[in-house]
Amino acid sequence: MIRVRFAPSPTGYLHIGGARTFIFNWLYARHNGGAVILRIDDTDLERNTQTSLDSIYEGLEWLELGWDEFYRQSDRLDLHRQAAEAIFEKGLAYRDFTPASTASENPTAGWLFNPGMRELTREESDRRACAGEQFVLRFRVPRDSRAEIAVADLVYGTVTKATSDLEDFALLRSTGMPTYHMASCADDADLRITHILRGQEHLANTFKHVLIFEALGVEVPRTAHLPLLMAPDGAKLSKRIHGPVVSVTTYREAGFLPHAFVNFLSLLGWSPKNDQEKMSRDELVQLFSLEAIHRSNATINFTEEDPFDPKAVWLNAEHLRALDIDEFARRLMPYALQAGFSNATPEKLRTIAPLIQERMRLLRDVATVADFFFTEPQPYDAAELVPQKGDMAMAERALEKGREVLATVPVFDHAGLESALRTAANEIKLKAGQMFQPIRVAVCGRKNAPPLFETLAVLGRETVLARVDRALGMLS
RNA sequence: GGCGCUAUCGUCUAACGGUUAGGACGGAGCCCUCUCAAGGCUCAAAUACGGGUUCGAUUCCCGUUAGCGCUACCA
Repeated sequence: MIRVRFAPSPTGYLHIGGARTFIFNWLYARHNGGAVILRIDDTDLERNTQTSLDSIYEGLEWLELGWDEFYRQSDRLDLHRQAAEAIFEKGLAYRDFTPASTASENPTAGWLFNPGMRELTREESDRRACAGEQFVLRFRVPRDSRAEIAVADLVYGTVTKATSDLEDFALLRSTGMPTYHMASCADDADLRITHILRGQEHLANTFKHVLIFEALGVEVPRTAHLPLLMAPDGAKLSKRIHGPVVSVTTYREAGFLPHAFVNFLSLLGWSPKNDQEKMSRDELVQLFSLEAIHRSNATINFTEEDPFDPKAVWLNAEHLRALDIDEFARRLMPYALQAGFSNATPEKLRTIAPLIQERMRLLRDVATVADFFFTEPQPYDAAELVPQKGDMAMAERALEKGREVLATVPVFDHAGLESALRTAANEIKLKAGQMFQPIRVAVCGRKNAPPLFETLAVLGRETVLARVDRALGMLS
């Protein structure tokens, strides 16, 4: 049984790199019928925040992928300490009584261990510990018995590290709290994690982890490190320097469909190798494989003005169009309300939905694409009413004739409106487009709008006539 | 600095050692059309550099360069 875990630290909101790691884990588990474990790695008391935890939940839930088990490391500290203790008892770790160095004085290139501490006898070590002296527990890297540590990564292949380049890393801090390495490995072992999919920044840590797992006497989980997501400025994606543009909630608020977002992220560092771009969740699960994951970082395209990668937006538009119309209308609702269309109802959205579905890229576009269905048209210049190759007089003629037809057409629907309006255009010797444009602007407040007859039908005779009258008023 | 990883159009990516180096986004243009979209077609756009190995290298090897990561009692 394959068991994977996603283990974020609650030290900032969930960003797209974290989301992608989660997605890859989820995809791998689902592809193989395995389990997804969400584990909050919150052993860094100083940096943890509740808002961050909330943001991670919120972001993950929005993805609509789900997980099977949930843990918090802070609930499992005893386990971590016991594991560290066991390693110490085996003589594979030692107490280091050297006072913590101040962060600034850390230019110790090539530092491997603090002098004198590795060789402390057990008696001496116990004596000082009993006397209440503070210490950090360090792993005793086996530099004499072993030349190198090898990791057979599922993505990067076999990578090795000389033990002479590996420092005696900490297991327990002087506060007694486990370090990330200790907590992570103890939990992975206890939760019987079989595969670790995580960012490539951890590749170098894996050597330490292998040592810990071996010391614990458990099977070492297989690792698959994921190439990193980079910002356009070349830096690793960071919440701190790139801000909310990399936050998952930013995507949600803009109106990305969760599965479109998942689709986009899945294509960063992985590809199905068959030129397929738009994929449903099931297709992704079906196609996903570790072998197809790349080793080079992927740059995500965004700017401060436009936080979204154009491909993500395009993919979202594709998924939006593919949505069942009722589903589409339903997804629209919160964004319509957010746009201030307080008169938006599910029924009304359902009638508008077909008119705007292929004209939207993000759900929030409903605000700019469908405004005139809910409110009076945006103020526009009378000149806008002038049709192609026409003048004010033509606009007026078209509107007057149009008003007459709109007031009298027996059936106010697509078919009835189209034939009546086309006939009318003929009668006053206007091209169809010249007839339609002034009406469109009068009704929508702009030239760019959904097809005219459907729009009129949805708006209804009364509203349409009122708006045409207002336009007429502007011309006289 | 040390150690590790990586390198194909602007971006995401494809290519048993043999292809006119393919696709997608974005860009430009054309078509369709009541506007806008959507759709269709076309164009521009890449193998970082230098050495090998080979009949033949985007692909394998070495070096250079560049980028990234790790080098904490952060994760």
